[in-house]
Amino acid sequence: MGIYVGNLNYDVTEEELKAVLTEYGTVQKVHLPVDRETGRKRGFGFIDMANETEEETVISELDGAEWMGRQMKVNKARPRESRPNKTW
DNA sequence: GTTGAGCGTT
Repeated sequence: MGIYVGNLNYDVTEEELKAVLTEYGTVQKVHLPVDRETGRKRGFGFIDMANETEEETVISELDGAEWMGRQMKVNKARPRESRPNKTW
């Protein structure tokens, strides 16, 4: 299980996000997905910490916190299964 | 501006 971070500034990069997260634990992975069809930023990201305890620390410390002019939403990430349905 | 990919029949 990773962490979901929403309401990010669209200019934020993975490195900037990782730098902040590192202050609260060991960041293993940072992912800022872009729209698969348009290639544009989506304004949210996913993070993998070393363990669940660190994830909870990040959530409690950064959820609702203002960063880069935006109030981040930090939560446990959902399983990576659902996606916008396309009519194949 | 709020839940990642790719597969390409899952």
